[in-house]
Amino acid sequence: MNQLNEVKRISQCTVFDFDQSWYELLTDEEKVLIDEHSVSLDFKKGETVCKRGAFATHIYFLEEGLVKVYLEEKNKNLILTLFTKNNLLGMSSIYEGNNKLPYSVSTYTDSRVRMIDIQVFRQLLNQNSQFSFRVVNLLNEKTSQIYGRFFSLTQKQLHGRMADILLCLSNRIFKSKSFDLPLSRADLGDLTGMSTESVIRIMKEFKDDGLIDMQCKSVELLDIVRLERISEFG
Amino acid sequence: MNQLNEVKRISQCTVFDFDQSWYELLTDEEKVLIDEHSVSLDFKKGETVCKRGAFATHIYFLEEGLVKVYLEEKNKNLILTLFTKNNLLGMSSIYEGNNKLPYSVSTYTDSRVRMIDIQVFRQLLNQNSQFSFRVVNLLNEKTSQIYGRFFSLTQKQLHGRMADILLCLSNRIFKSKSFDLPLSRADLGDLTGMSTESVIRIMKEFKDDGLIDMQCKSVELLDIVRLERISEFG
DNA sequence: GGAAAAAACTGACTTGGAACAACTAATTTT
DNA sequence: AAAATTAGTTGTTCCAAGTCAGTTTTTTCC
Repeated sequence: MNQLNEVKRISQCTVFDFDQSWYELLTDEEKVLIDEHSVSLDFKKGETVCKRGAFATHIYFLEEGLVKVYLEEKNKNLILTLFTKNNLLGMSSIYEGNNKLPYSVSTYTDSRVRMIDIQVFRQLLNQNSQFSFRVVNLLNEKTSQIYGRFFSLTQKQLHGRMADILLCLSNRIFKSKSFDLPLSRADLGDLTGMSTESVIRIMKEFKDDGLIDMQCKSVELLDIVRLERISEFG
Repeated sequence: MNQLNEVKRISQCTVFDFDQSWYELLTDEEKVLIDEHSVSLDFKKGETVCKRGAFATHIYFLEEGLVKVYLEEKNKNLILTLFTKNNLLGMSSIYEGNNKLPYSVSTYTDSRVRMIDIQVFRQLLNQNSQFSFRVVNLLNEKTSQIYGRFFSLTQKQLHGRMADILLCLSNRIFKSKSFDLPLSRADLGDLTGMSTESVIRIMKEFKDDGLIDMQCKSVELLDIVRLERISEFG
């Protein structure tokens, strides 16, 4: 039971923060190849790294910063995942038959992104099986997370979802019970699939109930146990 | 615009039906290895192939039939995807650090499943990069689909979701405008994230509006164009 | 073939949460 | 430092969709 709970806890998180290195699995020549076919770009807070539907020409490696991966359509927004530094983005376009980006990416904080030529990346996947295996692992880990999040957003009500996201931010991104949110209430809404107003109301309730402390951008989780219970039953 | 629409249409589908062969990329010795370390089992309609939380000991290759991949918790059920024949299941457990199944699988129709030893599969991924690359493609394709479905279930209302699922079943599984549903209304509910009663009500509305014809298990899509419009604006 | 069980359906009722409007606080901009 | 824009907040209204409680139809299986 406890073990199953752990499976759940991990997979319900929004953030992809799986610190498995792939670079070190490359041979020296392969590393040179990557270096020669990539550039590192700086993005300011709030900038768009890439847009859904565009041709996929690069794999993105987030060297520094925090970004959101999202779908937008009309006025609807859905944040699929957050990525922290040392993660690969844009992998979904690796397959030749699917050469358009299936999502958009933009930054929450100033970020540095290394853009790697997709052909080179493909070549390496094809020739280096250890590397390729590692990438399979990364993708699988991500997929598991998406499943849990899928469950959270479709089966839980607002309170459960808000508890999920707070626990996730605390455990995965900031690795601390108190942190300064780089996201707006509207972003939290996109992340939890609720309206901005609901985000505000529920956070206020949590504050009134002594579950969290909060003033504007700074948040502190006070009662993790109760938050987890809300996440479970919510 | 048309191209973006195509990206959307494909990715919103529930079913994973990506007919890319992986077996033929193996060497003769590798094929023998798979054959020696796998067994093919028959499952009756409605049987459980594997349960979430169990130790992952095999990769499943669906040789024949139709199965659902789902999460269950308390009375909440969420169908993640449907799989038709010639697809690999259980890939998410390939990574050694994640040795528990993140979802359950059960059959809709009589099915035949080849169970492949997971260690052997891992070994092949590690030694055969072409094979491994193909598997990366399969996973990516699946992930894209999940994203679209995620959007559908979290951002659309009931009518849009129902239209999505009907179009998907028609295009992907049965490849025909009319088909006999092997799933119950409750399953359709799990698939679309709505209550059984809502499934019934909306299908009746669709029938009254001349969008579909339906009597119990048999369904025929009459007005694809209008269904697509509902899917888009729903 | 008939009883029992399961699935499909219907209507009445309740409610969670979005939408709207109006207002305040905090940033940018100039 | 004033003006303008954006983000955060609150109260109110309303509808989509779930729940419940019941009936009918279909399937299962002695």
